[in-house]
Amino acid sequence: MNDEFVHKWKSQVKKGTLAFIVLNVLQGKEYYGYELIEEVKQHTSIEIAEGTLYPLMNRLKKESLVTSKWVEQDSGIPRKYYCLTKMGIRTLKEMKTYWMELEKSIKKISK
Amino acid sequence: MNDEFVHKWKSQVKKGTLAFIVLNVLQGKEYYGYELIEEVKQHTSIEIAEGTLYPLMNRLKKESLVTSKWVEQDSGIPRKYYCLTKMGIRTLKEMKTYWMELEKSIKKISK
DNA sequence: CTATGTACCTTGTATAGCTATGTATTATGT
DNA sequence: ACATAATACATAGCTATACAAGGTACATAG
Repeated sequence: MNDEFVHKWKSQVKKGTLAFIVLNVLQGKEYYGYELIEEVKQHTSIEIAEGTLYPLMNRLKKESLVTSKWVEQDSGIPRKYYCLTKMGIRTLKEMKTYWMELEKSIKKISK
Repeated sequence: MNDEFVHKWKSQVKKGTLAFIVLNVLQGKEYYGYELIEEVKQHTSIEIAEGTLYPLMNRLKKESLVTSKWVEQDSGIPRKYYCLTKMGIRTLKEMKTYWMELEKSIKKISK
């Protein structure tokens, strides 16, 4: 019935959320782009399109929240690994605060 | 320091989230636009700009998730009250399912 | 009679996700 | 040997939406 609406809505919800998710994942260790997508897909129900992730990582880099480095492989295409900066960690902390408030707010109005 | 980034991020997170919030609030009873904004502001930490709400309500109406009716006041400007439709209720249910999964996913990757 | 609060609305701008497309390498299947 | 899939990066164009800024109109308080 209103599948179309719900589908578009989910895409809208991802705006902003994906940056938060990516920064959260990078907290633990460094990841390269393709790996990040796989990691998130397997451990959660969230799918990040490639055309979403790469521009997103460039934005995070421009904002100095992550750094990146190319790592050559013994065989195959080199990988670009991303690493949280100190500013990235600080920013993530602020985002977590907001997210928790948002969660709480929605619980409050939805009950 | 990266206040600017966090500020913009919060605005992005609201995309989609606000539709969810509004539908949730309308579950309980009918509200008119201005009242909706006040209701959400007082009971949560979320601010909805007027320039956001009115176009949003029109979208929800076009999608048949809400209906609206003008109610004359004894004095002052008439109010436009919004009411959830059956489709709105069904759609909200789907949105809640997705939201809870999203919450769970983020908890999982952020620990 | 001016300012504030209520109550509606629209236009323009910036942002970000998605589809489609492209490049290149390696592994797998027939 | 050749096609297909999987890995791994990237970009362009489309679309949707939040927000600032502006506008209209009525009522009340100072």
